[in-house]
Amino acid sequence: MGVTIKDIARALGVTPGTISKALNDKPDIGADMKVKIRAAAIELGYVPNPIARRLVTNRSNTIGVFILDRHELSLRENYGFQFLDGIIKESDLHHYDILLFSITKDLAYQKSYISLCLERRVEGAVFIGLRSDDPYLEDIIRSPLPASVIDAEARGQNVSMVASDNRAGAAAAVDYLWGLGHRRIGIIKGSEREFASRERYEGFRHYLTERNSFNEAYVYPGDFTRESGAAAVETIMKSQDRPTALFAANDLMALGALKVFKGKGYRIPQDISLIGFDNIANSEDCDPALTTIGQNAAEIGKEAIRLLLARIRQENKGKASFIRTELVIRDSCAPLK
Amino acid sequence: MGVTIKDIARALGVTPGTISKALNDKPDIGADMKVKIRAAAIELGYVPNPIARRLVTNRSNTIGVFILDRHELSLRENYGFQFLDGIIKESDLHHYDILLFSITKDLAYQKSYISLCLERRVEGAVFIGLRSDDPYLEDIIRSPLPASVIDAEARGQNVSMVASDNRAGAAAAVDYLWGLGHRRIGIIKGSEREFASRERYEGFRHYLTERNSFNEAYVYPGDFTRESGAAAVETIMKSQDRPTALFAANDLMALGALKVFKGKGYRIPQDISLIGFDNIANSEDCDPALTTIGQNAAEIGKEAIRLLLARIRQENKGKASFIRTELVIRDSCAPLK
DNA sequence: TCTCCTTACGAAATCGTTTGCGGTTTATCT
DNA sequence: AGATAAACCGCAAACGATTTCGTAAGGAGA
Repeated sequence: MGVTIKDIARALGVTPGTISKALNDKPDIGADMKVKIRAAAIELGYVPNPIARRLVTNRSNTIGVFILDRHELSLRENYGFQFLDGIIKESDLHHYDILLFSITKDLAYQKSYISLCLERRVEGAVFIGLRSDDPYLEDIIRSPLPASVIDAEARGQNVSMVASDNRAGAAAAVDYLWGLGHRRIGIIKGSEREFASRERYEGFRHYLTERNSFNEAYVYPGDFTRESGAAAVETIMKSQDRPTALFAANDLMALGALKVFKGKGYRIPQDISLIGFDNIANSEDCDPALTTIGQNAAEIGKEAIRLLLARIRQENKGKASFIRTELVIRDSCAPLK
Repeated sequence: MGVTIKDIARALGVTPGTISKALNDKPDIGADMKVKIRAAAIELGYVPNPIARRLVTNRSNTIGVFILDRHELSLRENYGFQFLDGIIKESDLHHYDILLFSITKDLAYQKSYISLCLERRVEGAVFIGLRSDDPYLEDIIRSPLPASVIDAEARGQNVSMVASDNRAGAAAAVDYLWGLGHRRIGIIKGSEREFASRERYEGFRHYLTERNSFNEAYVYPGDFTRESGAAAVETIMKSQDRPTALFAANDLMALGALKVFKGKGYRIPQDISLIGFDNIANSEDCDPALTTIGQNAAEIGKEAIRLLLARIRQENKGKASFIRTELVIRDSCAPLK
């Protein structure tokens, strides 16, 4: 079971080396011999053994994908699967295999991700869901292994980072509000520890500052959870001189805020406009449907692979790449009356 | 770069074979020699090369996971990622690696999934998103390669199927409605071609038939899309003697239905109770929040791996396993007045 | 003391490919 | 025509582990 290169060699009366070269289209095999060998290969049902090839070439043609879930990140509400989709497709294009790792805190890995990579002999790694306080982050940055980090900050010789253009996205969100006539625009921030959160805030702040409309009083703390979105609304309600529009740094907080607003009899968007960020599934069916900034997750995954492969081929250093976002307009924002 | 078994052998003045046996804890190596070798191994920073091992043992210790997306199935609304999560964790437990394949129709694979498996030398495969009309379904069933199919019907010597207990889940949904006093209960069916759809219908029908309350007039066709859910409502509205409660065979249709109901000024659950199936993310934030049947997707993934590994070890034949569902009560159902 | 068995390790083949080198044959140039 | 250069293919050594078989040393039993 399993016809090898030797079987073909025997059948044709040539040596295994010749078969290998012919099948790999090396220059030092005659054209007619090549066709003969290829014919025999499919005739015999030959399927190459990647294991053997990898052993001798010392290249695994495999990249490791880490899905980190150390912090109970809800799998339902993030982009994991879409990242993965882009990753797979792009890898496939370049004939790389994907080896999947999932690290959860209950698995309590002792080993650094990098040593897992070394064991499996992957040529590079991409990280999804990495947090800035991950104990192995430094490992990744300093390691000689090429890596791509998705949606987190990580800079180094061998590590590239890919994320949405959070600044531009946030600016687009505010700009949409601005275009509707809003001038008193608030923000529910995410945690300072999250890269995406900082960037979104920066995009927001910069846009309004340039227009002399940034008001410190309108920035409300949050941490990307529903609860913090809800809590922000409570403080907003208490204040006088409320903002007329609100940018939540992610959809989850927007959803939390929305619920409280509705519970208090506030109408969205008549009484206040609300815009989110992420375009998670949930934002589609809430009432009113949430206007938000959509990320192109599949594209992020693809770009992560592109940068990684380039690094593997020594064509670049670690880079940062930011992917366009998209304004998706639904029903939670209205023109200022 | 890369210390091998030979390096340890040289350092200790023994042969590579001895090192291998000691590291694998074979019986024919002396105890003291073993500790010496193990010490040297970590001393030198030895990390075994799985490629070489696989070549000689002829076992890849890898299972292939196929994510099929030939039919534009929305990645956002299904359980893909949670399946995957269970799959990875269970595989990890048994020290199997996961090789990921993604088949989309635009990639237009010519090769059968099985030949991809043969090429990569995986020991088994699990399929997510397989449809009954997949051109390679027969291939999978007849192939000697052990396989697990998630959420689809596939029976054979070497293939196991794992899905939610759709019948029991549907029955639980109706039972909940029944317990609220409803007797005129309708269903928006899914497509006859989908296994889950048939099972859910069967569970529904059986429950009501046993109580002499099944009414053919209350079954409305659908195909698991929002649109079909919306369309069903249109016909419901036209009829007299409407059902007082409605079971949508999946959440997407329930969401479609919900929207139309609300658009027509119908109040849920005051005017009609609505229950879905799947507990997708979207069902959480719609208004009213959708009562539904939740699937334990991670558990399905794990079970798929368990059955697969057992089959690989020749411990079972192809089996079918159905995982418990869970009623998640939210706000879209009310007692019959 | 001699034989037999056990224990512990070495020797060597093997897994399926790849690849540099060397040697023939055939075509090309002066 | 002679020499040089391609073109083409065989040879054999790798790659890093595993595993079977063989054998030397040592202990037990008679």
